[in-house]
Amino acid sequence: MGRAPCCDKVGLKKGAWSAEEDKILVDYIQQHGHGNWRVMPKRAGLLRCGKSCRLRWTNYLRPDIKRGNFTKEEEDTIISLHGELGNKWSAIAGSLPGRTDNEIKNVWHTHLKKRMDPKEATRAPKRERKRKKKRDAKDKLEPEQENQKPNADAAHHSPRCDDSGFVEVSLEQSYSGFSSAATDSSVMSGDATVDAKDESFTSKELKEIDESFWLDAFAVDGSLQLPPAAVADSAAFSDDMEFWLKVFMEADHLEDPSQMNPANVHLN
DNA sequence: AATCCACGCAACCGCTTTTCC
DNA sequence: GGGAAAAGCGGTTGCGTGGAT
Repeated sequence: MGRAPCCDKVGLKKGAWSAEEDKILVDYIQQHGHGNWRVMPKRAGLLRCGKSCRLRWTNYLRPDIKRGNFTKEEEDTIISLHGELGNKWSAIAGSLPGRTDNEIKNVWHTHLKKRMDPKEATRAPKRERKRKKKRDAKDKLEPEQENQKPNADAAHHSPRCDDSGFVEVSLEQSYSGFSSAATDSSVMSGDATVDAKDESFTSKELKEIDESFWLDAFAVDGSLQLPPAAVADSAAFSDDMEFWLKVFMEADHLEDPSQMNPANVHLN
């Protein structure tokens, strides 16, 4: 059946999301829910297609996303389920709370597939060479167009949070309770260490933001008390999202998810 | 120090499925 | 029941990063 294009291609932005766009998207969904994805970006004031917004939300901004390396157990689960289900990434993701189908798919293609079939390890470089050849050919073909390409640094603007950018939040808390814990870490970083309007920060800076964010957030209110271990070794605990989950679970305000801003957390 | 190469991951594309009217 | 729109899914690509040369 015929179908309309997913969005008006004209004038819509593509590529990496800026911190400001993330903030707009998260703020809007917090307040209104996403509702109709196609209409949502217009209402939110985003120059993105609904599909892109949905993907950004489900794969990156959702509060219940668990970030960081996959555990051995998770990898085993993926391998086992892949054996049963094949490339049904969303089905596999359903058995791994906090993991997205996209993430699982990436992990499979980059790690697990090679582990399962060593031949893949030798096949991959060939594929890479093919891709590079293609790129080179394209470069030669359109050198002048290359000069007009948007700044390659644009990709830096996607606030990759790596292992520490988001606190893991339970599914029960859902996005309705996602007022600021996760958003603040990268999306709303303007409040802490980075002006969201300033898109010129580098990846290195972003990483530093990730690592220092929670400390900064806690530092906002002098009355806050950090656990001794946290004070002793900020680098260590910034990598440990379980730690932060525990912090939140123990927080006085947990009953009211809207209070999940770390700056509002008062530890016992 | 410069360049090359492979890796990892976010995002896009196009197709399929589901939902709505 | 049929068509259109919306949502979901899986494959693929683009690009930054870091290690190797």
